[in-house]
Amino acid sequence: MAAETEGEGGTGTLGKAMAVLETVALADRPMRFTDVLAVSGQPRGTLHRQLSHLVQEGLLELRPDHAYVPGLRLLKLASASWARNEFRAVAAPFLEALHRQTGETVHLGVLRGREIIYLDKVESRQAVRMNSQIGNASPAYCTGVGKAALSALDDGALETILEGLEFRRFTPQTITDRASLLTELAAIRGSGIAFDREEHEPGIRCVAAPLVDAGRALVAGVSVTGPAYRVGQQQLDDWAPHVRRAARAIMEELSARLGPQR
Amino acid sequence: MAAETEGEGGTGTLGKAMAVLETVALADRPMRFTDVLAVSGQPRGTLHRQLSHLVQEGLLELRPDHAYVPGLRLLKLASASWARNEFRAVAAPFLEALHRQTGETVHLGVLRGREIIYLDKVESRQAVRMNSQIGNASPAYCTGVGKAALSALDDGALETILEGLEFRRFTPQTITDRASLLTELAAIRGSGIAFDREEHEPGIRCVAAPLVDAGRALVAGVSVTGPAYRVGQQQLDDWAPHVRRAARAIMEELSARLGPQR
DNA sequence: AAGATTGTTCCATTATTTGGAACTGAGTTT
DNA sequence: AAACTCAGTTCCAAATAATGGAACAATCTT
Repeated sequence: MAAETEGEGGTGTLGKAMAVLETVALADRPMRFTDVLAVSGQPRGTLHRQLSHLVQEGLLELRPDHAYVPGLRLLKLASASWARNEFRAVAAPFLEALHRQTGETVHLGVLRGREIIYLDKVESRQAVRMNSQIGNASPAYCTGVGKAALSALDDGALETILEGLEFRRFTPQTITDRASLLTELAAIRGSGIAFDREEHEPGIRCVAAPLVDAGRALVAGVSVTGPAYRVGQQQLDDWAPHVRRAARAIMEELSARLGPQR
Repeated sequence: MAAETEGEGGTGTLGKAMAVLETVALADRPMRFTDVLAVSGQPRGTLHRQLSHLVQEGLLELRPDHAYVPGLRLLKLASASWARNEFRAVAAPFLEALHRQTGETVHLGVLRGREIIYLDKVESRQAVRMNSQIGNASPAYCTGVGKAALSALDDGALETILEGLEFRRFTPQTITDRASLLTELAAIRGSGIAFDREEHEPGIRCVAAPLVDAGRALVAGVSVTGPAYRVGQQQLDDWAPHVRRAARAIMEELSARLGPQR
């Protein structure tokens, strides 16, 4: 069996199973056996057993038409993850305050690798269905929260992320090269504020501030987002102090809560 | 290595990893290594590696104080699971209609083994934070949606669930023996409506109707829930037709959508 | 500072996974 | 209807990864 010459920390069987799970769960349509086979590159027998195991465990579901879809056990596990996340719980009231101050949608996102994972969202009209954003992952380099978070990393950690990062253009404004991103991050480091000027989704702008704990174990961001037709640069600038203040307040509360416990 | 004499379908390594993940993720407080060791019953070395792998995969997180907490990757996976669930998507508008008709909280839950997993929820005031219920799992035998779903099973499937089912008393009204549950299910089968009269949470009542597809591959329920001080038996009876109608409408829409596709 | 407890590493033994090939069954074409 | 394809499933010797006991290191406690 071909050995991975390029070796990082291997999680053996579990890692392979998770890779399969992720390709199926994050695809945007149901995949059939052959679809998975094509992308996974594994031998048929092996893949078949892996998928069977995932189905038996309830992580995937095999519909009668042989299509694999994400299973319900994922929901069950994630619900616990969300409910018990201390960071989210601490931040929640501040997010709501920020929402009341600005009247627009507020996001809380955490950096995981090269992605921002949205932990919470507060919005006025819940025209978009509840939950739509929570748990979603977006690339860090083209979102407000993401750039704010990146700006808080030390050089080593940032380098690790930049290395081999592939830029994808989502809109005409998306940053698509390393140099521009570094310049932008330097600016953000100076001001403590990151903007997303329709870089990820056309018509969507936002102001964000970074959230970092002392040991940089937690790197995250808060943002206020609004539609471009209603939110100009002036408006973003006006919101900036509020966002920065919310970020600072969350981190103070967090260290106050975590400090005394030990 | 001791072989499991009592053998069901084994998912090998993955199954063991998931068992560990679940004990940690579903615990109601962070567990340290020794806590997990005590419940898992596995040798130290083994458990340590399993936990390390789970952490490396982002399914668990190891905080600086050596406490394991559910990881963010779970959220990411679950968000996909939720967003892509076709059943949920089809049901959503009907749930909202039911909410408008009754003014109270509406739930959609799917049976998975002996548990109901809540797929969606529509409520007026979102005093309780968004998402609080989605993905949550409750025992089927003491919830409205759960009993409705159980009533739709055939004898074989029901027997499998009842076998070795442990009844836990949540309130004075909780059903705590097999015979009473069977009587109750027979009644539900007759009327097509299940009630939860404060059997799971004190002060909470609900009316539910079963949702089953032709092959019983999908067994679920819809419900309207309200606080006991405001919702009497009369009110539940009045809601029943609406709930039943919503259930029927969802299944019709679902078969209409799934039918033509193949 | 000694002792107890908790967390981490090591490595020969043992179980599980691997992957090629052979098999089944459904759907299509001649 | 028979021959052909293609998707999905099963099998088993060889290769790999998991196991678990024990030694080790780092913490707390007394």
